[in-house]
Amino acid sequence: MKISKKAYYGLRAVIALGRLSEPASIRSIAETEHLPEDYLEKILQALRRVGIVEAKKGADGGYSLARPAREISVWDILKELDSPLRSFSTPIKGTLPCLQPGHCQTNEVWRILEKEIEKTLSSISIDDLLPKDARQKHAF
Amino acid sequence: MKISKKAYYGLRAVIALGRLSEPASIRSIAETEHLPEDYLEKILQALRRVGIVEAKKGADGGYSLARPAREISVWDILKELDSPLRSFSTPIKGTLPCLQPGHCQTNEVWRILEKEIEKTLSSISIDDLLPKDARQKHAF
DNA sequence: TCAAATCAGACAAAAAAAGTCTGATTTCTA
DNA sequence: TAGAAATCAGACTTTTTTTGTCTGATTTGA
Repeated sequence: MKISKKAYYGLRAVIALGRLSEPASIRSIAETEHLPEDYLEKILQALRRVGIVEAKKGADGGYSLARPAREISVWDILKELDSPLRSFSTPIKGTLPCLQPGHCQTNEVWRILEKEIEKTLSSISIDDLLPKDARQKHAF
Repeated sequence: MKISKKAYYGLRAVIALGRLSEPASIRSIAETEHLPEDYLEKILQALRRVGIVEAKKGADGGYSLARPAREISVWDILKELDSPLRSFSTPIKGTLPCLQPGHCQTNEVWRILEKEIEKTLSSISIDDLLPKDARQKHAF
């Protein structure tokens, strides 16, 4: 139930973009954050496809946040970059579920857990994670 | 951030034991739950080491719960069988943490998430997952 | 004494995650 | 308008983790 490096890198990169007002190139982000450049590229592309960041091509281009940091949650990023909670085999379609004893009970546990994770991570925005004065609501 | 089959199998097995009053052999559990026998053996051994189940050796032996189902939580099982939430590299001991920008903020997010997961899963006991009449507090 | 069970740990196979490489396309600037 | 700097796209490889298997030892009840 661990969090992948992919999601960790992605979150770090988005936080980095949140600190800037100009587009930043993959290379510059990779260097300041010490992340593998080629891998970071794929991560940013994935985040672009879901509208979290936007890219400007060509010389002097780069990535920037597609919307204000306050409107991007940690959940938005993790649900895109991390594998979904449910990974085990679900009952075959068309058959009655829960024939295997315990299957549906565990499913229900995962469902509850998933909801809770979504709720928790949705309540934290990228803006909350940016450096600022200590009187802020969420100060990390 | 998915849950491993190991944890899924383990939870299913413990629920199965919760339904019984007599020790059950690995083989019988594997058969009724349709789980791989050799793998299940290792899982039950791990749960035995942390005192969730107990084993009786020899002919007519088998596994049973080491304490009442009400006193075993889903968290007890998952924290043993699943990988821990934090898997990325932490700052090198002896150096100042948070030199890499964004590192400590993400760490804080994981910490909050971990607490929430623990809280959620600790609130569900194996007894809650056993089949019983619908007026029970937790009825799955 | 034998059969049925757990115990222990090495090993193998499969799947997933992490990372790399190559070449195409776009766009700014000199 | 050519070249440099950037993203885009996707195949590929390597590494790590997970899942599963095998073999042999030990314990215990009938």
